[in-house]
Amino acid sequence: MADPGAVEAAARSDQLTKSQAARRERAIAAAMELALEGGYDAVQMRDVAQRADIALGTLYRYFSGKDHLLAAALADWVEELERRVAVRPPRGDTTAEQLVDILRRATRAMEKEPELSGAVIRALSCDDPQVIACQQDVSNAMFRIQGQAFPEDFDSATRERIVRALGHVWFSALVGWVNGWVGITEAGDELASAAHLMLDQYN
Amino acid sequence: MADPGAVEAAARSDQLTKSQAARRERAIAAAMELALEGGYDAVQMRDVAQRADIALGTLYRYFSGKDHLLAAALADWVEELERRVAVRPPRGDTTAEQLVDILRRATRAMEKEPELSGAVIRALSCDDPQVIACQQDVSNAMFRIQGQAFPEDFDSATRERIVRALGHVWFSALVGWVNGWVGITEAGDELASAAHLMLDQYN
DNA sequence: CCAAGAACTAGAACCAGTTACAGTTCTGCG
DNA sequence: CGCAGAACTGTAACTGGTTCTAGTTCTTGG
Repeated sequence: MADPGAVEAAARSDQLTKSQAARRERAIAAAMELALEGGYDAVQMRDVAQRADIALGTLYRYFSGKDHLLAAALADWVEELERRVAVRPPRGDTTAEQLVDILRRATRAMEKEPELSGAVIRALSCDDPQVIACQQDVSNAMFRIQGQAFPEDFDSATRERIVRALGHVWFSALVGWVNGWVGITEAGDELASAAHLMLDQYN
Repeated sequence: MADPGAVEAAARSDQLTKSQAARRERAIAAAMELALEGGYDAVQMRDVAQRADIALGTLYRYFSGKDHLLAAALADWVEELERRVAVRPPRGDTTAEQLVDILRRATRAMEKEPELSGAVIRALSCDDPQVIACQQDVSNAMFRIQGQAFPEDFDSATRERIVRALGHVWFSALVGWVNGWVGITEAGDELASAAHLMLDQYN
């Protein structure tokens, strides 16, 4: 176990001791606190280590790098989000509207914290293998979240295609928002527009 | 004119002397050469400067940073691509197929140079204002390229919505590809799938 | 032609991510 | 208990993007 990021890998299979899990949590919490105020650039590894009361080298044993740390934070966040969205059924008369409702709800938390969102989304666009694993987690969570909006009898192959396409639009719109290409309103509108384009024909 | 990137801004309105335009070209060419072999990390500003026979400080007068340099390279590249795609009408019986044909053609060049594509796409996900301007250029070019696939009498509002949605899917699929989330084949398939989802209803 | 000022150059300096290392503490097992 | 090995700590070094500076060269209005 000498590879960087190895501990984080172990975290996926609950192989950590209590104190290790606590360290990991403190690191993620510290990163999110710093990102909350100053975004990506404000998350400095030395600061994270100090704030989490961890040695810098240890931080790198847990996460393969800054992007991995932030991506892990996003993965945690989205899983939390999934739990919260699941408790309330989506509003809306059509599948398209329900889907939009769900996606908007899932995105609301991000809208409230632009700096944090920008930081974690930016970290996601990176080819580090550990980051890709987090990206998969996020992607799977979004897949499950969207699945809740479809009626039981909806053709499952079509559903899968739609969900994947909307996942792309969601991600791209989010990137566009955090990088300032478009406002949050336009981003939401384009997501809704895409959902209607693909789903209104099934009403 | 003391701001970094000011010269690049001037380039947009052809305010450069011959030797300045040449410097800019050499810089972009050097960056592309380096990216071609080793991707994003291999593009080191000191190397670019040396290879382009420009002082490092001058490079920063032309481009606000590494990401801006690479984004400008992408913008040049896509405009070149647009010219090449425009000369030949799209193949395919339906609008969806023609659109897919066009998008695949536009993406083919990128498929051939994964390292370069990864580098420029990665540079695009960045909130530097100068980079955003390049992103707009790219986005507009993609918009025009896609427009060529629609028949004259297609409802223009719907067309706009579809093109925007497909632009998102295209970008996201590309990011997924360059970061290794999906293979190039899946990326192309998902783009085609989305095009059909939105367009087959209009046949 | 001749300043004055903008642009360019070479090189050092600065900063933050990352790595390396020597010493200390924890953990599990015989 | 006692030890071997892994994990952790603190700190220094390394790297590459970015900035700064002093000196030189181009450009241009008078």
